[in-house]
Amino acid sequence: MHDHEVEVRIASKEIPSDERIERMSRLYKVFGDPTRLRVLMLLSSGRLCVKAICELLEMSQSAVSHQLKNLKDNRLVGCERSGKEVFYFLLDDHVGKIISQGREHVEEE
Amino acid sequence: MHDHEVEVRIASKEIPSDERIERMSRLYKVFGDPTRLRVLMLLSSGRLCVKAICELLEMSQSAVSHQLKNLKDNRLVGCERSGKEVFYFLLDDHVGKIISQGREHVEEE
DNA sequence: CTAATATATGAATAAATAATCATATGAAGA
DNA sequence: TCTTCATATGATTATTTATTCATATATTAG
Repeated sequence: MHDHEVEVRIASKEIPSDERIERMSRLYKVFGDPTRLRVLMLLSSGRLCVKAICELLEMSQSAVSHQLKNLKDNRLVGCERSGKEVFYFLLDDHVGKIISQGREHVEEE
Repeated sequence: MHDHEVEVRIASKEIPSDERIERMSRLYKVFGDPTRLRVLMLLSSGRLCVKAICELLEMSQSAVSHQLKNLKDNRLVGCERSGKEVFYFLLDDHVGKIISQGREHVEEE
């Protein structure tokens, strides 16, 4: 028996299921794009309509809408129509926490 | 003046610099791949050599080494040679925290 | 109803990326 | 030295993905 086999057994106790890993990495992937991250940060200060987000990020309406769809599909944001506008808002409390953790990490360097 | 312009000013207070956003999203992107996430989880239980990681993940040595390089380039893991083997270990305290936050989010569904 | 404004969305494209294959490097033992 | 085991790495390929463009849908004003 070799050293690494011992360690394999020790480590393997803690590995989450494939499906859970899939979900987690999908979540992180959402945060892994600068545009989506910026959107999430904007929305952490309050709800915004699409046009406002476009102006703040200086990005095309189409690009922003596509990313908002991604965020919505991943259940990180919700939206509500009000007249011609559609307002987006954060859905999950963890979003803010995850962002601050990442921010801390980045500060450290 | 329209509603969204008001909200723009409110929200824009909190937007981090482009460079910081870039860094943060790059960090999340690392977590956004199932293989890398698995590796990080394994290493959170202790240091492992490459071969052990390959066996635990049932993945080719090449694929694992490429991802380890990614993790090392992003300063999330360090490594140390010991004879023929190279042992990898987590570098950053935040890694564990970020993972548990993501795990919590996923549990909720 | 028509025009104007806000948003959504499908198709196309360019860029990023994860795995594989082949091969190189490095250490240890015969 | 020659071989073997462990790891690293460049090139290639298939897939994913972010943006753009064109267009569709929805709401309100006139």
